[in-house]
Amino acid sequence: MVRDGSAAERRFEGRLRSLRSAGHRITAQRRAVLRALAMMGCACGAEDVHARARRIYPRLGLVTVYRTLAALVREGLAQTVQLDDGRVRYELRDDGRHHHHLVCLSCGSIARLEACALGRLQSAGLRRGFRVTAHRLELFGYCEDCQPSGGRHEAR
Amino acid sequence: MVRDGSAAERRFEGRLRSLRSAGHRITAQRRAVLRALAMMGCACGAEDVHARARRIYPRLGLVTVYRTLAALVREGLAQTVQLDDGRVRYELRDDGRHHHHLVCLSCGSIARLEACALGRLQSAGLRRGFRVTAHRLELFGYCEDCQPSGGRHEAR
DNA sequence: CCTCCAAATGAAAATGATTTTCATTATCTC
DNA sequence: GAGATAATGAAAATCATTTTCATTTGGAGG
Repeated sequence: MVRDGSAAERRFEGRLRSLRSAGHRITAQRRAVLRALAMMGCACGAEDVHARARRIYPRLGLVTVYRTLAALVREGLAQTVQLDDGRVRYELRDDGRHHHHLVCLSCGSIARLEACALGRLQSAGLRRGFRVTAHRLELFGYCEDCQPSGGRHEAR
Repeated sequence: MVRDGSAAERRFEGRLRSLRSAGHRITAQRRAVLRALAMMGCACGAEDVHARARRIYPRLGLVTVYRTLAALVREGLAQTVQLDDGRVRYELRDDGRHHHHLVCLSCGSIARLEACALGRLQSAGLRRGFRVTAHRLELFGYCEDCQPSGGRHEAR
């Protein structure tokens, strides 16, 4: 599980190296958080990361998870996603691949949308003298499994 | 200030009527919150609304502001905006006019962007079997007054 | 106009996510 | 391997927001 040369493993090591070269020490806790985050299918909260990372390093504290996530974000290795419940979600950044989110209002799943067609809006920003350097887009609706017309919907 | 027939005043009365017909009582506190919100140039937090509404109704409590804002959102008269600081911002909805936000990373100002060119992305969502019913977009960058090249920038 | 009651209010306490403090532990440089 | 210093964990602190509960008040019905 640890010593294969898979792409995932190479990415993991790369992130560790980034952290180290940014002046951070590599600890078992940070490895666990990083691995947990990499295992997550989509953006999730600190509590979720904690639960999963604990399976790797059981005495891991929630505080350390918060600190590690903050460090990852600071170093550009992870990013946050804001939904409507007052909790911050985190996800690793794959290279610099920019993406948005499809948030299902029924089951709460968060899928990625790799396409980004915002050039037009960025120009609209420019037009008003505003220089856009970043943006965040979340799309809300119903995923394939939760289509109201599709059969199995779920009261929530 | 209260009895002119301006468009703003008509909108204010319309919102009161909406609240009333949704089964809410009209109180001095709610009037104050609604007026304060209408005076705000852009989305701002409950604390800000409270400060401004207090100038109209001084014994207004922050709790009431929260409750009133929640009611306004529930009735579709206001909406929330999520930025990166963990605080919810509120703004009145003008009719159903959909817009996004231009958040200045230097001075923190929040301007509106009326254009919405997201049809393309919505189709992208559809393509994956996801039915988009709503979306939220925030653009970050530098407003006209804060352009790094423009002269007066502000360390933050 | 008056009464009544559910809805609204405010103060204080509770909550829940996140951050800070501080004493202890452990990484990594030399 | 030793030492400086960053990282950790537990507990306490914060901060925005929500809940509780006793009191007040809007507005429907008389």
